[in-house]
Amino acid sequence: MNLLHNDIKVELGDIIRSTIEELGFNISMADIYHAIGRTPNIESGHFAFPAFSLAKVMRKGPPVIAKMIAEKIPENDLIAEINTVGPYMNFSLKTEAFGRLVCNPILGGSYFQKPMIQDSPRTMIEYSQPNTHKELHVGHMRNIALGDALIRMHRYCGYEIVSSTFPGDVGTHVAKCLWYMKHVNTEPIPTKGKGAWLGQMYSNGALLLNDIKGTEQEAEAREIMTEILKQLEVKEGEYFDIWKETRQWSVDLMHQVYDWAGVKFDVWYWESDVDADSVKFALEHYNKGFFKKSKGAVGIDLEKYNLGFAMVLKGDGSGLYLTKDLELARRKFQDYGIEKNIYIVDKRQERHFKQVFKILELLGFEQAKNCFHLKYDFVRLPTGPMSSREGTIIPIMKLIARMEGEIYGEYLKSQVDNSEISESEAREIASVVAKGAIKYGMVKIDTQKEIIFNLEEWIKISGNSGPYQQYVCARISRLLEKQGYDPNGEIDWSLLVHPAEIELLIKVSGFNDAMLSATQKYQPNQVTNYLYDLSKSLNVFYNDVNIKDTEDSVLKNTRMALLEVIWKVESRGLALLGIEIPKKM
RNA sequence: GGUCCCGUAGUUCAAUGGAUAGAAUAGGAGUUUCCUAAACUCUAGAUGCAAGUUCGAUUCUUGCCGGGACUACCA
Repeated sequence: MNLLHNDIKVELGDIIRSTIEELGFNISMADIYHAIGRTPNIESGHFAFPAFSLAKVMRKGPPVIAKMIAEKIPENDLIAEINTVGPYMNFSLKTEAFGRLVCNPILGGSYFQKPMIQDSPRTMIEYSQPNTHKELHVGHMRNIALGDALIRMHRYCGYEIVSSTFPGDVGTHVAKCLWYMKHVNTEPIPTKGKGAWLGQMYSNGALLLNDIKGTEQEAEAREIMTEILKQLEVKEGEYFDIWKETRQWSVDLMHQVYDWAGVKFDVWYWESDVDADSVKFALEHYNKGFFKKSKGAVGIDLEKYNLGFAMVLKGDGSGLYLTKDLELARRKFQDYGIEKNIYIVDKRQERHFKQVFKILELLGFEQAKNCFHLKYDFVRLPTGPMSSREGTIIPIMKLIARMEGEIYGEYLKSQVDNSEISESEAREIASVVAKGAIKYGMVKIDTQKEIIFNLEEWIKISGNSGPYQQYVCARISRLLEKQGYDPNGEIDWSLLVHPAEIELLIKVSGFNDAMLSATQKYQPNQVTNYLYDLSKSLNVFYNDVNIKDTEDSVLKNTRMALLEVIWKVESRGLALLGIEIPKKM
């Protein structure tokens, strides 16, 4: 349940509510709170309250009601002016109220601790399900950036979250890779970048298998692959030993990417670990009559839910992805006490998860109704879909290297040449900025829309981008440093009257609203939109208001305090997307 | 065929059912003796089509058109 956390709306709403009460009507505080919105522009006022919803209760036209209420509102500490336009009551607030209700709490830190929800279930968010023996590419990065951001956002809002990952370390892709590596490949194993090399082995193998379709060579390959899978199942033999060794190369690459991205999982589930138990689980329910035999396989007919036939055991008795996900869910619920379960997986798996959730429900798991598949669209290249099978991927580490190199060359090299910063400092900045550009780019687009990944465009980084926000913050830091901002100096918020300043105050007051809404709708792009909007306003302020030449020392200090407020909000917002801020750039 | 997702400026993206549909890029014109020009200002340009619900629809419903995903032994 959501709490009324925005103090401006609470105070304003209370004034409106008690005025309506004096007119003889009763409207709930929550209704009023949620109806308060922004005005179309700053000339009209700061916040707006439309009278539409009151029309039915008060039996008058919205414009009449708006006028009636506006005229009856008494003098108070919050409102400076009411400007009624048709059905809208537009309120302009006293600047010191922004200071009291928003700026001071932000500077003191209490604003970021505000409880926004209550009674939330213990929730697991599962994300990043990469396969070993394949290379991580920019498509995986969308998942990682989304998952990491959503977890940070949920925790900020007060949700209890357990994060988990579910890498695929068994399956035919492993067999293809190992077959190619041992029986076709002649290259020596490299000493560095083994994970990426292994991914190449997989690609080569998949491509070759496609080329030799129907030939004797394919039959031979299939035989070997069957043997590989058999050894993996019984966990012994030459191929099993190779699997153990090569699997680690991929795991090392995963860790390299996760470390770079700064993501941590509370729980690691492995497909190889749930595999055997998932088959046991399926057999158990087959014996109970829950699953039935059909065309040699075992599963359940979900046709009446329009979900087809859900297979849990193949003709040869082995399990499938679906089987593993059932066992995995059981573990989450029963071993971990998870009440709500969010899966961040691309949209291809929509039907798969509908089947999983339906089966869990039919098995009697209460938590099934709290399972949610957050589906997202793919990352596509301008030339078409990305596929490691077809070798048309852009590996994450390659993107990172290109991005860092570009940022260094374009913006930082000259500073190094002029000895303004050291080479190592510049490399560090390039790394932080590249990370910001990549993560921001991945979450700024609506999850339901595909991302067209154009490497050249991404490297350019201008406009609505991570580096834009980082730049704004870095510039604030340097300004405060150069102008000697004193956090303990005198502040008088009422001195802020410039439209650019008011605009910032209004926007900054909506941070928690934006964060809560973005979290509950699983839309991190709402956060990027909010931050971008705030940054644009800040750049307007920066260009219109010169702090260095501000003569009044209290005003100068107050303006710097406002910048400090913006910096805190921007940096918090970026941090919740997993993005850091360089001190300089 | 069935189910689901997406159609907004040339392009890439925004818009709790609400006031004049916002940006960025590309195009045109400007801003630096001044705290970081990775910036700012001005200019031009868009809701696939057709009904319906509503005081009010880019948003909700239905149909059509266009694109994508899924639809039993891969994950």
